[in-house]
Amino acid sequence: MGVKERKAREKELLRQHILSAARELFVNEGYENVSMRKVANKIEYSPTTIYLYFKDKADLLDSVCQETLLSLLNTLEELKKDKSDPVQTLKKSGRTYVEFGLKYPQDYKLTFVIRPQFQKGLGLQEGSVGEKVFNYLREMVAECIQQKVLRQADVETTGQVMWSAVHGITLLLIDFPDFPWTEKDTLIDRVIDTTIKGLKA
Amino acid sequence: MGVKERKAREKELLRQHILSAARELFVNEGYENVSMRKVANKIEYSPTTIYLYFKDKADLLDSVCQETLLSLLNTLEELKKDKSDPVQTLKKSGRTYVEFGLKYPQDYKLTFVIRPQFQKGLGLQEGSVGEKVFNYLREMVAECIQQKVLRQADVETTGQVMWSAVHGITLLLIDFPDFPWTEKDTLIDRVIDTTIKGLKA
DNA sequence: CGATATAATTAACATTGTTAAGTTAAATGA
DNA sequence: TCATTTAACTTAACAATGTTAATTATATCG
Repeated sequence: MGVKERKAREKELLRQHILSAARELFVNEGYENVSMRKVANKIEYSPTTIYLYFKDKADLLDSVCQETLLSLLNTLEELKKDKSDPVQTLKKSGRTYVEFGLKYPQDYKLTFVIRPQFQKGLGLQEGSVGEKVFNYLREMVAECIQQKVLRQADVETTGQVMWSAVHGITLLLIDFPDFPWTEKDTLIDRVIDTTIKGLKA
Repeated sequence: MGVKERKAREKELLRQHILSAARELFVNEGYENVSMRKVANKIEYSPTTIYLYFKDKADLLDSVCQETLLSLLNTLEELKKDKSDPVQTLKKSGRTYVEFGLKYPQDYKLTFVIRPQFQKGLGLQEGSVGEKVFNYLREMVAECIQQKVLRQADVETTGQVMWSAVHGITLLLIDFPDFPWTEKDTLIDRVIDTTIKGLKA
């Protein structure tokens, strides 16, 4: 009697299908330029079908962002394996964070800027993926402080300074693509290096 | 023959009226939740009248943001008068920038986050207020470099690193009010001090 | 087959930004 | 003073949006 299971599997499949279609459109055309009808057209279903799988457009976006954040977390976790040079790992983490934001600019903005505006308090909740990402940063920073390469200061504050730096440069590069930035990669490195240098003992 | 002048004055008056109605609605309800009809209702004109004064909704937003930028610029220009200690002035400028953002969080987000999303291709244009704000930062930084208290590096890059830092902490504090930040004022100072220390010679 | 549950669709609603056409009022020139 | 030009504003309409309610198709089970 695996009919129920098969149906559940099929349902999950379509859910994923919708999700990946939505992601592609959001990333390429921007959230506000993507209509539910566009998503529906892409998967060749009627618009209302989406509502059988997601509460509304915001929920659809939410699910897309969760996925992307999870992928960010996984990417970062990879770096943690290398325990040779904690400062180098912290730097690499910063770069990875920024690059992630630039790779999925829409997702990044929606997750870290737009969503908090409408879901007050739900920004970084207990057990949320977002919290896990910050926990990762905490660990990295703590390691550096413990090895005395960073100033003996509050781990929290140090982590928040770090987050602030990468968040800032990421958003600026996303939002002002026509600003006369100095060479992008150099700038990102400079931001991270400057911050870490400023945090050093 | 002052009739033309009077009419121009009246026209400017209505423009300002629209502008302040739009700002109030944008700030209180969020840009995408404000329709042209809502703005029109507030000033008791027909929706299409707005289009006689502003090209479209994005242009309306743009004008609101121009005003915000001007007010930020004026606040900053005040600090420039004190020429005693350039690094101290740079620090103070950073603080003032962040405080401005926290004092008018919605206006700040509209200007530096929402507007770029809807007004594509606004590289800080020649003579724009936005350009003037960044020019202010340029001057501050250049002075510090010239006096050799900051590293002999590209003024542009240094300024951009500085901007990135204050922008980052401002937005984080606005968007995640429930995050367990360490004491706000301390954190802001730490961000600015860390950045400047990292930029020092 | 017929009944039932589930999946998907069609049609519709209220709003949205925006344009084109129409209307009113004021200023101008004889 | 009176017709005409010009400016300011409104009405009506369009296509597109997110979303809901009602309806039809489809597959499963007794």
